[in-house]
Amino acid sequence: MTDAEAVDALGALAHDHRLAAFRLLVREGPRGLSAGALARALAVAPSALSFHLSTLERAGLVTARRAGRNVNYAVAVEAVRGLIGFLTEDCCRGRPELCGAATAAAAGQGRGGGPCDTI
Amino acid sequence: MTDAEAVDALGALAHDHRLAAFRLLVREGPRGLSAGALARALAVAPSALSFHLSTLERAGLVTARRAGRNVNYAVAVEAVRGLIGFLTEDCCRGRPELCGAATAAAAGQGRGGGPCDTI
DNA sequence: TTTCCATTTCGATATTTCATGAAATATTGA
DNA sequence: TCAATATTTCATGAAATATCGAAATGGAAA
Repeated sequence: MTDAEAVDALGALAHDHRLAAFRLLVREGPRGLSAGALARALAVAPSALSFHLSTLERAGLVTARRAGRNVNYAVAVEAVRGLIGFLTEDCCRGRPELCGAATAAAAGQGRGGGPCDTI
Repeated sequence: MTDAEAVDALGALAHDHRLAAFRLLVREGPRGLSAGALARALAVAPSALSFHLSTLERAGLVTARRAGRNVNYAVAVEAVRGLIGFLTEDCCRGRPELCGAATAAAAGQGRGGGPCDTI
C-alpha cells in the first residue's frame, strides 16, 4: 500500500454515508448487499449512495459485482487489512513495552478478542 | 466512538502530510516528537505542519504536550485502537468462517503477527 | 529586559467535495 | 419491442478544505 492509496482509502471512509455503508458491509461479510438495499437501510437517495459507493470502490475498500439487475457491494477484506496494517506499521519500533502493551493486554482490549478475526 | 468522531479521525488521516506525521508518531511511540522535529523529518514548513498537527489533535489521534519551548506530539494509542475497532466492529456478524478467516490465517496475515501488539 | 528560538494564528486565494434532481444506461420479463 | 426496475452519470451551486507567507505568541537564555 502506498501513501496515496492509503490517503484515498481514508478519505473515502471519512464521510457519514460512506462510513455507514462500509460498516454495514463489514457486518454483512462477503455476501454483501445490493446498492438498493444499502440505500434503503441508510435512508439515502439511490443516486447519492451510488456516488459514494463508487468512491469506496475506487479506493479499493469494496467490490461491486452485478447480479441480475442488482449490483452487489461487498467489503474488500484484504484491502481493509492492508490499510490497518499500514496505519500501525512498525508501531513503537517493535518494542511493545514502550507503548503500554501490558496495560492494554490487561484491559482485554488487545488483538484477538473480537468476535471475528478476519480483519 | 461515535460516527462523527470516526469521520473526523478518518478525515484527519486522509492527507499526505498528516498521514506521514501520524505514521512517524506511531513508530516513535509515547515519547513522541516535537513539532519542529516532525517538520524537519517530513520537509514541511513549520506553520503548515502546525496546522496539520492541530487537525490530528482535534481528531483525538495525537496528544500535544509542551516541553520547554518545544511541543511534543505523540500518538493517542487508545484512540487509534478505538478507531480500528469501530471500523471492524461485528465483522461478518461474528462468523469468521463467512469471510475467509481460514485463508487469512493460513497466509500468516492474521492478528498477532506484527512486531508490536499495542495497537 | 532584551533577544532569540519554536510554534501557532491569521487572512486571502485556489481547489476540492457534497447534495440534489433530471436524464441516461442496464437488465428482466411480458 | 415495450414497460418496469435498478443503478449510474451529469450539471449546478454551496460548503468545506488546502496552501502560503507574514505576523503574533510563548518560553528560554544572555
